Amino acid sequence: MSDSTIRARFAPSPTGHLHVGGARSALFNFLYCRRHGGKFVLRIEDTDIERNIAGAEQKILDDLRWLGIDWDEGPDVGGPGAPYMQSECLDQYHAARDKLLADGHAYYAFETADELNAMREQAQAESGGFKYPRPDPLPTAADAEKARAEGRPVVVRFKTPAEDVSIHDEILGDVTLAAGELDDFVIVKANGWPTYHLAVVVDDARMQVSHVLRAQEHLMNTPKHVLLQRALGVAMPKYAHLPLVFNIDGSKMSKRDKHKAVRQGVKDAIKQNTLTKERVCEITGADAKAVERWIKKKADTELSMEQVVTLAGEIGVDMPEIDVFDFRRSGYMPEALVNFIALIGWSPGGDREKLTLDEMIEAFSLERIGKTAGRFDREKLLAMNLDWCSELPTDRLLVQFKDWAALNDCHLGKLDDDTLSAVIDACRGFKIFPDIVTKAGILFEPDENVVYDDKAVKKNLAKNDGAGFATLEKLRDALAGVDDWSVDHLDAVVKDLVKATGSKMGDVAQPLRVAVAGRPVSPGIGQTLVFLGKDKTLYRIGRCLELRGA
RNA sequence: GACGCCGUAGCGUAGCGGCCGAACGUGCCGGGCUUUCAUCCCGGAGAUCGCGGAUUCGAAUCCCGUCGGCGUCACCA
Repeated sequence: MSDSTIRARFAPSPTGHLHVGGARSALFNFLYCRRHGGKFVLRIEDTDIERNIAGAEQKILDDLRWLGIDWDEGPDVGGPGAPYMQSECLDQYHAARDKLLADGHAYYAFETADELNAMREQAQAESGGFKYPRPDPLPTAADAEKARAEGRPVVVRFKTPAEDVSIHDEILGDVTLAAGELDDFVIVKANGWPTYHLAVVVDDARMQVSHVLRAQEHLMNTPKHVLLQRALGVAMPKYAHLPLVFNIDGSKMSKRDKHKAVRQGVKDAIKQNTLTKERVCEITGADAKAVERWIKKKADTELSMEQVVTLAGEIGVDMPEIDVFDFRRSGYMPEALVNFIALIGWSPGGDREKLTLDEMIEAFSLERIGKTAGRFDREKLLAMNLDWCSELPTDRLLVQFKDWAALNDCHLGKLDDDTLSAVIDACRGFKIFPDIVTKAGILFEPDENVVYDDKAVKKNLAKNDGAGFATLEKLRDALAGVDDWSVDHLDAVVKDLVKATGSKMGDVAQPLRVAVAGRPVSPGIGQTLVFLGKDKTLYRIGRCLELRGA
């Protein structure tokens, strides 16, 4: 059941980390190839030299690998379709351009951006849609030369034929774009670089891409690509446009959501006088004008993503996870994230939901991809992550927890593997990794970091004339004599005291828990004490007992 | 505005002409287990399958219309 002629690709632009939407596109291409024994190709679309971000390519590769997605050909592994970086293919795009020009399928144009905008506005006011008016006669190479000499921008436009374009989409069915809907779009920019359309067609042909699975936002680009393929005389791959992915409120899931969240946080903080605009400038290193514009207007570009991230950290605002890396840093398991992402727009059928990557490969088919736009439900993801975390073996969790701890500078990451494994197991039932820190983190911090929660002290220790404190004293005496500092034995010690005093487990365990953790939450009491060790346990109890007078 | 896509409980999906008086998961509400939190277990509410019409003995499922949502209309990809 393998078809070696199947070749699909994922072609991200190096503008930052991998967006979850992009991750899903990558995943579907990957699944399709693996299912049918095809080749999965990774290509970096870096033709927009202005927007390329240094290091982004590596980030995307890392994000994909973290998810468990690998590829047969790509910029890092090479392959017969090389190069896999569009920036290394300039001569091929130029060859395509020259062929198109020579065959009368393309022509030069010289308008400036301002002129084009003016034409658009006018068209908007008069009739509605703007279509680039094809000049007659078409400019010649000599005209282009002259324009260049005059300092005008020279682009190459495709001479879109006046014919209906029908494509058969593997998901959507037949989609037809009527003749005249498309205008003569730019295929080579003034700086000599190809636009996305030309580059995609040239590269897909060279790499012999047989299937293009991409998000539906590209649907209207496809006729352009098909026309270009015909003009160039290259094969047309099969297309499958994936349903879009939205936020739970129906808005588009974009990096702007991060700006939005932080902007709101900044506004609130300023209103509450806990932050000033000057301080924002300090934190971000941006000038006052930029900050002002960023806050007031929707000019996200005034601040870079790095600046926004620092700002969020500084003022304590949570940003929504948008990129795969955001989820990694937030403490999700890759197994859960890929599983969740796969189910947006695809289903294995029946009531099956939880699948490993291998099971997804086994079950994957284009027919089972839906047409309905999906929503990214974070609560469902959370539940799914919990599910995966409760079933995955500890050693697997350990690897990812250490990764997460390193990214977050978490002190638990410094524990030895055995201890950390025990901590993870003691906290089973957690949704995401930070929950582990919430529950057990304090046990591995310096004793001085223990802050006693007023409510907990009142409820578990001070109430009833300090009944809890009294119990605590007995506990201290009992524990001081314990030699076998093990979970079982310590649990027994606590239970014995419960029996001896005729009280309930909560009357004994809770005061102890609050004494050593400062809060009424920790792993099982025996386990909690083992993590702490005898000395620290007794020390913390003593320290807590000092609260009695206060 | 033009063109295109979509429309099943809050959300994600299953079902794709009779098994549907619509299923599963999540979320919500209630109960139980438990030394805490979380987990776990049990129960419940929640959908006239966007709306209208047509075809049919029979429609969530096929057809037409309508409304709504979204996407694309860049020298970004």
